[in-house]
Amino acid sequence: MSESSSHINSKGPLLIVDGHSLAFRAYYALPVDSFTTSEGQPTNAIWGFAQMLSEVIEAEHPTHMGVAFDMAGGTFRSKMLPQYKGTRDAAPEELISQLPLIQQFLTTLGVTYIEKQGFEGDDIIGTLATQGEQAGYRTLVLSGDRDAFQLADDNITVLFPGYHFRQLKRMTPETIEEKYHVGPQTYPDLAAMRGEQADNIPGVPGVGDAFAARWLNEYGSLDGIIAHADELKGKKGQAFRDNIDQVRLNRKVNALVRDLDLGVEVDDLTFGHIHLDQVNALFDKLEFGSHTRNKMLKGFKCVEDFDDPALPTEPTITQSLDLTDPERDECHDVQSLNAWCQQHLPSSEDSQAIAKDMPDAEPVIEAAGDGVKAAQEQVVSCPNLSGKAWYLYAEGLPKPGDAKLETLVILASDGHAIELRDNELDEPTTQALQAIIDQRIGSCVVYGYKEHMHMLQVAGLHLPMPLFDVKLAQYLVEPDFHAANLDEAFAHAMQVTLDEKPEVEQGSLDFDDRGDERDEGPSKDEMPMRRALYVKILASEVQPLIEARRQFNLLRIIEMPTSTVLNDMEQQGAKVDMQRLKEMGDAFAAEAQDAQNIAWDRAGAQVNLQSPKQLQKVLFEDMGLKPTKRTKNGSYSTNAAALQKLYVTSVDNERANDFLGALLRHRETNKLKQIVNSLMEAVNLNDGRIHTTFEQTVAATGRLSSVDPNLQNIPNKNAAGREIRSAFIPGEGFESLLSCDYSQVELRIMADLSGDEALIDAFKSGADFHRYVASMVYQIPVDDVSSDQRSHVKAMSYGLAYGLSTYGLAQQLNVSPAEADVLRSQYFATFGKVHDYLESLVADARVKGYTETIFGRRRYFPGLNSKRRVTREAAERAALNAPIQGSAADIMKIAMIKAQHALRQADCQSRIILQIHDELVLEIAPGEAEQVTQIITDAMEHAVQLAVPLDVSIGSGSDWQQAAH
DNA sequence: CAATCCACGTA
DNA sequence: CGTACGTGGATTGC
Repeated sequence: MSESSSHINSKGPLLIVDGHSLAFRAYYALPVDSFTTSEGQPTNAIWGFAQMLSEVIEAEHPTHMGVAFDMAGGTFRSKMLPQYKGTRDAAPEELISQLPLIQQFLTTLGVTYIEKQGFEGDDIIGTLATQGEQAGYRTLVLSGDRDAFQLADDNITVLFPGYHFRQLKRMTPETIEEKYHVGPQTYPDLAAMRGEQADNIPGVPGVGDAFAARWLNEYGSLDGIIAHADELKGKKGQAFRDNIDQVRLNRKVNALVRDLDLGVEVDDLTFGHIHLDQVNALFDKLEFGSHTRNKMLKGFKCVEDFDDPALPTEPTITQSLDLTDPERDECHDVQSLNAWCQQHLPSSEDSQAIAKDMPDAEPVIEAAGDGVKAAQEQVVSCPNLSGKAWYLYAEGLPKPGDAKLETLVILASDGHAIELRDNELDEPTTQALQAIIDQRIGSCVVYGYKEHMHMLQVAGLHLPMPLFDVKLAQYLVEPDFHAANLDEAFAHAMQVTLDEKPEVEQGSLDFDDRGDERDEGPSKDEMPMRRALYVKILASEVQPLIEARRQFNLLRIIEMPTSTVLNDMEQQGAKVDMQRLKEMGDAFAAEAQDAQNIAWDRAGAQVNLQSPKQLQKVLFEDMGLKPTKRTKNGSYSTNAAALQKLYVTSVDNERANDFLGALLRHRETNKLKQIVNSLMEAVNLNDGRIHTTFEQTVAATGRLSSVDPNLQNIPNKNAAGREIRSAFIPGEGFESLLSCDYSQVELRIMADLSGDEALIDAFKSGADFHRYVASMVYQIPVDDVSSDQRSHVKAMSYGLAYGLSTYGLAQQLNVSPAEADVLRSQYFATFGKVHDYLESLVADARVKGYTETIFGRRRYFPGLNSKRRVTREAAERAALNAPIQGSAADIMKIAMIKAQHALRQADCQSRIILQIHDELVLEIAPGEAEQVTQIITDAMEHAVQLAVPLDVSIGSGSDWQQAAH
C-alpha cells in the first residue's frame, strides 16, 4: 500500500489502449514479408496487436476496456507545429491499411474503440484515464507513446513496450522517477526539451534526458528553467536559450487533453461479447491458422465464458527458448559417470551453498505455531535456476507398492545429458548415483518429487528434498489447470501443441528443427531425454512466476515437505482385513440381489436398476408417477432424493411403493458392494495393504485427493456403510489405529479471518459449539436450545463456507424459504463481521482476480466477470469457499509435516497412514499410544496460531471404525 | 473405444 | 438454487 495520501482506487482494472501506437510498434517489430496474405494484404500489425492485447487481458484481467485511435487529417497540434506530422498521417500505407482491420477485430470481440476528429488517440487516452480515475478505477494505459507517462499516478499505470515489443514495462510514478529522475507530471517538461524523434519534434540540440532532468530538479519545472534561462551555463545553456520558443511549443503539443467530450462513459466500456462467427470470418480473411486464433482469443476467453474449463487464467512468460536437443553423452562405468558429473554438474560445494540459503521447513513451521505472520515474514526469494541447477528426470511407474524405474536422465544446465536404463543400474553404479544425488541435492530440479521418490526407491535410491519441484510449482501458479503428464504440462505452459508443428513466429523456435527428420517426430527412445529438457524449460518458465507471486515459501515449506510425508504414507499403505471385506461384500451382494428381485417382480420386467434411462421409463411412463426434479440435461431425475419423495407420496400405490423401496435399498447396498469390491481389488498381494496415491496437484483449493483407490470417500454417514471402516486394521507389528480430526476447522478459520468477536468468543468458550451459537442466534439460554434449533444453526454455519443460499438451506432443513431467510438474518445480525468478511472475499476476488489462503495459495476466478448469471454466481461461491477450504488444507499439511517430524525425533515407529482432509489416521506401534497421542495433538493444535484455538478430537481402537469417536 | 451423463460416496 | 473431489455403469458417438 502506498504511503501517499491520495486515494487508492479499487474498481477495474480499466484497460485503455493506444491503438495507433501499438499497431505502429507491432508493425515495426514484425517483418511484414512473413505476414502477408495471398492477396497481398499485410497482417503483421494486426497479428502483433491482437497477440499483445490477448496477453495483457490474460495477465491483468481488466473489467473494462477502450481502444483509442487517431483520425486521418490534421489535429490542433499540426496547426501549432507545421512540421508536426499527426502520427497517423506519418505512417506507411502498409500499416494504414491494417488499421481498419484492427478496428474490425475489436468490434467482433465486443471491444469499444474511440476516435475523435481533430484529436489524437493520446487525448482520448488522457480523457478516459482521467474519467476512470474519478470513477474509482485502477487503470492501465497500454501505449507505445512516451507522452502517456504523464498520466501515471497511484491509480494509473502505463504499460510500455520496451525494446522487445512483447516485453511490457510497467511504468508507475516510481519507475518513471527511477528512469528519468523526474516525476510523471514533470516528464512532459523533460520531453519538450529532449524532443521526440518519432513525432518529428526537434528538441534542444545536445540536451538529452540527463541534462533536462538536472535542470528540472534545480528549477522545479520548465517555467522555472525559462525564468532562469540566463543562469544556464555552457554550450547547452546557450542552446536552450536559442530554442526556448521551440521548447515552449513542444510543451504545448505534448500536453495531453484530459477533458474531451467523448460521448462515452467509462462504466460502459465493458467488453467480451464475442461474435465468434465474425471473428472466424475475419481470421479466415487474414489467413490466420488455428494456433494463431487460439492464441489471440485466449485472453478474451478468460473474460467471456467459453465452455472450456481447461483454459489458463494466468499469463505465461514466454522467453526465447533454446530447444536444441541435449548433447547425449555416454557413461557406461562408474568412473566415467563420476567424471562426467564433475565436469557438467554443479559442484557439491555450490549445491550445498544453495541449499544453505533455502528456507528450511522445520523452523518456519515452528514459527507458524507462533502465528501465521511470523511464518509469512520468512519469505525467501526463489533462486534463478538457469546455470545453477541440474535436472533429474526418471521414467517408469510411480505407483506406490508397485513402482518401477525404467530410465533415468541427468541433464546439466550446459546442455549435456546422460541416460541410464534400469538394467544399467548395478550395485556400484547405484552407489555412485546415490553419492551424486546426495552431494548435489541442493541444486537438483525435478518434475514430481513424490513420483520420483517412488521410482527411485525401487532402484534402491533415496531422493532427499531437491531445490525445486516444477510440478508442484506449476500447480501453485495455476491450480485450476491439471496436466495428465509432463508433455501436457509443457505444451500448456509453452502454448503449443506438441503433435502439430507450431506456426513459425517471432520469438519462438521450431520444435522439430532437425532437417529431414522433421516429419518423423521424436522416436520413443528419444523421449526420456527430450522430456528432461521439457523439465528444464518448464522450470525456467515457472520459476519467475513463483517468484513474482512470492510463493516460493509455500512451495518449499508446505508443498515439498508434504510430498515426503505423502510418499511415506503411500509406501506404507493401510492394512485391511481381507476376510472381513469378503464377508461384507458377500452380504451386500446378497442384499442387493434380494432388493433387485423384489424390484423386478413389482416392475414386471428385468429393468436394469443401474440405468437411469430405463428407470425413467418404468417410473414415469409405465407406473405413471409424477416426476419431481429434472436433471440438468432435461430428463427426469431418479436420484435418491427424487426417489424418496416418490416413495412417500406413493403410499396408496402398493406396486410402485414396493418398487421404489426395493430400488432405494438396491441403490444403497449395491453402492456399498461396489466400494468393498474396489477395495479388495486394490489390495497389494505382497503385503495385504492398500496403497492409495494422494494427488497433490489436482484439487484447485489446495486439498489433497486420493485415487486408485480413493480412500477419502469410505462411507461414514450411516451404520451399514460405516461398517466398511472396520476392515481397516493395524498391520503386523502395530497394535491399534488412531483417528485424529479437527473439529470445525473451516469455521475457526472464518472466525480468525473475519475477526468476528462473537464467533471468536463462541470458540473460546469451549462449550458445545453449535448449541452455544444457537443460543446467541436465538438469544436464549444455552440450556433452552432445542435440538431443532441446534441443527438448523449447525447447517447454517456449515453452509456459510459454501455460499449456501436461503433456498438451499430451506431445502436441506425442510423448512420454508421464509423461515430460512429469518434464520439467515438472525445469524448475520449476531455475526456481522462474518457476513462482511464473506462479502469482502468475493469483492476482493473480483478486483484482484484471485483469492488467497493464509499461506498465500492462490486461486484465480475468471468466471467472476462472466455475463452469464449462473456461471458468475457459481464463481462467486467458489471464490467464497476457496480461501477457507484452502487455508484448512494448508493447516493440515503443516500439521502432517510437523507430526511426522516430531514422530521421527521421538524415534516412534507409529506412523501416519491416511489423511481425509481434516482427519489423520495413524498406525500405532505397541506401547506408543500415549506418547503419539500427545505428539499428534500438539502438531495439529499448534500447526498455526489463530485468534481461536484449534481443537482436535482423538480416538483409538483396533480398527478404523472403533477409532472413530 | 473414448467421452459424457448420472448417480453417489467423503470432507 | 452448496464447495472440493473420484469412481462406476450406462449410454452415446466416433
